Amino acid sequence: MNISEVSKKYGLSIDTLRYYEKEGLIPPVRRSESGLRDYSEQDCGWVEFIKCMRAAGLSIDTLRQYITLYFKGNRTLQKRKNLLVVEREKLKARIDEMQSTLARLDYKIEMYEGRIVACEKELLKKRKSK
Amino acid sequence: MNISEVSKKYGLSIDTLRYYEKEGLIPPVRRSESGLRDYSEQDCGWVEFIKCMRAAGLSIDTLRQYITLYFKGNRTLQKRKNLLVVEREKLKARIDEMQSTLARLDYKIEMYEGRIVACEKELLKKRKSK
DNA sequence: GTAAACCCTGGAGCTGGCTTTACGTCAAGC
DNA sequence: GCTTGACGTAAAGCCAGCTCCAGGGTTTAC
Repeated sequence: MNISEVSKKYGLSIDTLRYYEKEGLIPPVRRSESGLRDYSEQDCGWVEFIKCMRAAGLSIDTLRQYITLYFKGNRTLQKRKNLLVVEREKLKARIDEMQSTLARLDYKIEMYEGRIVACEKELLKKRKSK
Repeated sequence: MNISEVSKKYGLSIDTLRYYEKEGLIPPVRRSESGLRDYSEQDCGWVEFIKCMRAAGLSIDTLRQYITLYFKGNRTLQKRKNLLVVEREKLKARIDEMQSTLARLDYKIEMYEGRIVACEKELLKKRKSK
């Protein structure tokens, strides 16, 4: 799979894919004899994982740490798990905060509905009284 | 209320408060004769609102639009509501995505637990067989 | 065999959102 | 009356995370 196919498949720009690889978020991708990237299934898996984690707000740096540990093998299992646990907690906190903001927006929108109706009634009254 | 009190109260830096005001996210705050900001209750309300919305991911620009509409009065009620509805949908989508990433992290963490246990057993076995 | 369409790299540039800097004013305590 | 420290402004700087560009090598289609 070449880079533009992967780009389309995951909705990440070609530049971003190269950037992620350069930054070590994705292991170095195999190249064809002429030097073109050829993404394996596994590479795609990493791309998808990174995309998902980035969208959830994990930093480039954190993800780089994770993959670095990953490639050190089994003896980093505990560290990797700890990293994930920490990020999971952060994510949970972000979600909770956003949930309550969502509720707040819902409430505000409801209020607006009420006010808009009231405003329209007011207009109607004025028109009738003419 | 002066700027440093508001800063402490809401956990936004003094610089950020000035920045928000300059960018029009917060209405211009009343000044003392000598030009120092003196935040009213209402100002504080805006600060709190903006802080909350920023944390939920609404852009500076969107919030500026909202407050601009707000100060045009009642005839922008519908527009303001629409803006909030759009942002609400975006927020909901972000939350949903993050929820599923959270679930994914939970799953991964569980897997790690299993693997760590397996790894420890392996070590134990090796030690016994010596 | 040549133009069009990809791909490569390294490095510069951009964007959003603050943060720092440089420099000046003012109020309070000593 | 002088220092100290909080406040003011404008403008430059900074950081994360891309995004674009120049310059050059392939591959593909005609």
